[in-house]
Amino acid sequence: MSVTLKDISHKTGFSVTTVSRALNDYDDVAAETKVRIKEVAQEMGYYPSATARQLQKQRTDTIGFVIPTFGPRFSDPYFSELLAGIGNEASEHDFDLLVSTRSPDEEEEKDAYRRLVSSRRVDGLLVVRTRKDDWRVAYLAEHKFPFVAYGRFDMELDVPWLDVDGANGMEQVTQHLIDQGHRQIAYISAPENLMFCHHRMNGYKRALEKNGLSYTEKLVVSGELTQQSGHRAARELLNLSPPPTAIIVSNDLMALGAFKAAHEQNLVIGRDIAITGFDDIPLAEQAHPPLTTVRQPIYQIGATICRMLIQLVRHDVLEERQILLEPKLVVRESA
Amino acid sequence: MSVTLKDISHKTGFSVTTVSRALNDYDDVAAETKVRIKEVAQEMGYYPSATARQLQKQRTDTIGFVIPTFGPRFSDPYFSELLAGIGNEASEHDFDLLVSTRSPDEEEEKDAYRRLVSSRRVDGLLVVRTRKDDWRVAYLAEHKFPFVAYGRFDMELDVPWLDVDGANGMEQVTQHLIDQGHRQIAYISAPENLMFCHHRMNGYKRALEKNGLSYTEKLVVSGELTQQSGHRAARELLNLSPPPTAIIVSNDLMALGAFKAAHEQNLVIGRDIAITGFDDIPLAEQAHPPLTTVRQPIYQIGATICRMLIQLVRHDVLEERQILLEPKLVVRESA
DNA sequence: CTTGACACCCGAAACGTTTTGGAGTATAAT
DNA sequence: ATTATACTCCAAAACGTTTCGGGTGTCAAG
Repeated sequence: MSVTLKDISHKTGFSVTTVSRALNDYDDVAAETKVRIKEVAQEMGYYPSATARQLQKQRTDTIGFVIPTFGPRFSDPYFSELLAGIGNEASEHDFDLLVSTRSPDEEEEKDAYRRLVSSRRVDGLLVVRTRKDDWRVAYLAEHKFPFVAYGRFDMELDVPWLDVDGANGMEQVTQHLIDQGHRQIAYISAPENLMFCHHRMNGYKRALEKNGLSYTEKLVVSGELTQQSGHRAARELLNLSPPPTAIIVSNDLMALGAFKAAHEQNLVIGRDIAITGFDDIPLAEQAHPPLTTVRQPIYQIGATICRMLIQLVRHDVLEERQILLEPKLVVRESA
Repeated sequence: MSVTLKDISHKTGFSVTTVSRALNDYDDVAAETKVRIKEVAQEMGYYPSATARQLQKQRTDTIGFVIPTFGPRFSDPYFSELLAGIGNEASEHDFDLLVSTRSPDEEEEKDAYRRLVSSRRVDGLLVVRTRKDDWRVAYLAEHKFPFVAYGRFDMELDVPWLDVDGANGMEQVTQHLIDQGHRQIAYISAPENLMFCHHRMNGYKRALEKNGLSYTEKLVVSGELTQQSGHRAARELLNLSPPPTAIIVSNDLMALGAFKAAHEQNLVIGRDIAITGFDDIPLAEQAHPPLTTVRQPIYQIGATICRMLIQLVRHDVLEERQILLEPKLVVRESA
């Protein structure tokens, strides 16, 4: 089918060994024969077989990424940006990227991890959106499989991770609202089992406390991170009496859903009601009105965790094994 | 390092051959020894090496997908939904998915294709958003590399593709606006070099013509498919005098950008100005007001092209080699 | 007793690389 | 003339599977 070292060997009369070494620029092959071999390789259209190389080298130069998808209409701009960051960084280092899309916490997801790990199809894995008691990190750590996590976790483990300080971010945004005079500040939280849910929530609570405001159960509802559930949650909050004057939402997508709920009640966002998000996806800036939010540099984060992982599998030294980024409040017109 | 057939062979006393055949349920190995071997394999934690298998079988059970990304803040919900469709279908058939993210038409993108093809790292490729004189399809066709295209192309080639009938979709939406009494109908087009740009544009023109309306150059501007460029383009259109009463936008993301432009001029969308999109991403329904658009079943399309490709590389018969889907107008409140 | 059929097993080759550990041949140094 | 020293080259093994083409032993039929 396609051209192999053996073919070049036949054509040139040199052994397979020499051909291989010539093409890899070993210095124990004569300059002249190097040239000759490279010529022939070129003209025959030789390209090494990735598989054969992988088998021999016992590494794949590939990293894996299992994307947690929610339902069949999964469409989260957050993930495409993260993916772009990861993908571009990977190709920078001549690594390939294997992705699976699985619903979180289903048996299927476990299968995906098991398969990737046991079949040694990838050299390392990226784990995103860490969860409480995350079996993924437990599993990978137990099998000593190289991975980097985006998000912290609730076990004692010396594995590399990167996270954004959600508590700090939420505290900033809450403080901002308080400074603007808001007192009835509602909160749309994330699924309980996600680690970042708690961090962010804590930031919210901390700001309330620092300002002598009390935490009110009723003002807190939980959503599934999608626009729809943000819409639902916000509607619920707006039907309270008295309704909150501000709603802090734990991601941008839900915040945009909350926009819809406010619009439906003919509230002018930024005047009648303040709404804030978290992430700063590109849509946030383009929303109407532009969304006040907390900026995570998603693309950069993707690139960074990818780089960390590659360093890890290459046994390079990691500059930093654990990174906690401080997010930045981006004040726009919605609050 | 990890357990191989040889290890099991040593432990059980059977040859590597027999172990392999036992694990693969060949019927020329005694039921009893099968059980024994499987037991041992289980307890030793054996899992076949993907690489070794690939080398021997001369196939990777992997398909490739190069995502055209635009700039560092690439975040298109359209692609995450497509990816979910592709990914889930692939895993359904026990295929892996290798993705690269590259800016379209740059040398890097070519490298990615060349690498994937020549190194035989994947069995087939998915090509999306076909372009005029698309070197990707030319290249793959020339090298007889299996692929399926999402979108048609301007060369005579008998390769499998799937497309949505953009002309029809645009005709529907244009007709809808005309039926509502609009006469000044502007159009925000897509980049010239994309195939779908022309199809959709043709639908627009066709509807105008059928209704005796003339095509006006001034009413047509072009955008880059992002929200920002939709915003820019719409602003331009709204500054015309007289401004159009309706704007047809060639994808949803830009339509949402157009929303912003309308809002800025304090126009009530759906009353003062009609705006329509194309794609029906989940955001469309959640926008304010909900966006009238043309529905492409993106997730389904991802799944379908993936299935077609897998059938292709497996040399199964394709039920249909070319599929043209008729999109459906989804009337909501923005028009 | 021979022959065939069947059930079970295995060695060797193959997939396409890289790596290991020399071998052979000039050239330079002694 | 001998030894050392580069400089080139290569055969064989290895990576972990699957597949090809048998081999052996048992049992029933002729």
